[in-house]
Amino acid sequence: MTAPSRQPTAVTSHRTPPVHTHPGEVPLETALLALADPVRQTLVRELAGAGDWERSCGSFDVPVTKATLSRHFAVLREAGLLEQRDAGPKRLNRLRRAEFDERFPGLLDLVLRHGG
Amino acid sequence: MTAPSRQPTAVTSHRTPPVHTHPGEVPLETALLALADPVRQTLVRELAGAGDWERSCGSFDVPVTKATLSRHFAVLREAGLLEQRDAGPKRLNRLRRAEFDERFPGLLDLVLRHGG
DNA sequence: CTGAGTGTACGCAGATCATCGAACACCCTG
DNA sequence: CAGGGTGTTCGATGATCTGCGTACACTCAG
Repeated sequence: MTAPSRQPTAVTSHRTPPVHTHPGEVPLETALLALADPVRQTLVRELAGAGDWERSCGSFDVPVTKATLSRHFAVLREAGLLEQRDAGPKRLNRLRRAEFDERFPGLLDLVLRHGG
Repeated sequence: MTAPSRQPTAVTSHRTPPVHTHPGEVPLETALLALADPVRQTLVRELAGAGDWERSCGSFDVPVTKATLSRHFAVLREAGLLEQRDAGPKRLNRLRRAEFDERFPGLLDLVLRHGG
């Protein structure tokens, strides 16, 4: 049967579920580097000001193209700061506040306070 | 003999007193970037484990040459983390713990705890 | 003065990072 | 199926950072 013939496209799709890293496994260096970038700081602050799963990736006001934005989200995921979930064509976001805070107490608050 | 004739050498000397930045004027981004580097983390931890003005620049156990080490110290100074004072041929160091802590509460402790 | 010890400045190589445009995959609606 | 909307990946570019060797300035001890 040759089967459903869903030819492997050799290209990772948008629908590949996002790869997450738990804050508990994140090195301090990774966390600091992730939070040092101004664009990512903005993302984190806007995330903190909204409820879980409220904001989609394209809903953030940052002066970069969507390609760059996508990279920033990946960095935040790898730093254990962000959780993402697919909802239709959109990808919804949640700040992993409690989990990250347990791992690096005070760090997230520091970023939220400065420049807020 | 016409004077000692100390010709201006046009090259900044070692003895130029170190340029310091007060923690109160340091942007969060600068602080995070300074503390993200593994070598600088080691320096900060060793500094924290010693008394003020106890350690000279060359007394740190890090796997870099002294030229690179000198650069790292400059970064720490610009981040408001380090104060330096000349004592004879040596340059003594002090971690600006209280001042930095007032500006970024908890950040330094985070670095000292992780990997200590 | 000479020499050893200490630390900085400069210039270069290599690595990493942020950014972009373009191409692509996916979802939903019509 | 066609098309608009959403988000990812790829490749290239420019900037920044770390690292090193070298040269140099300074201090102190002989």
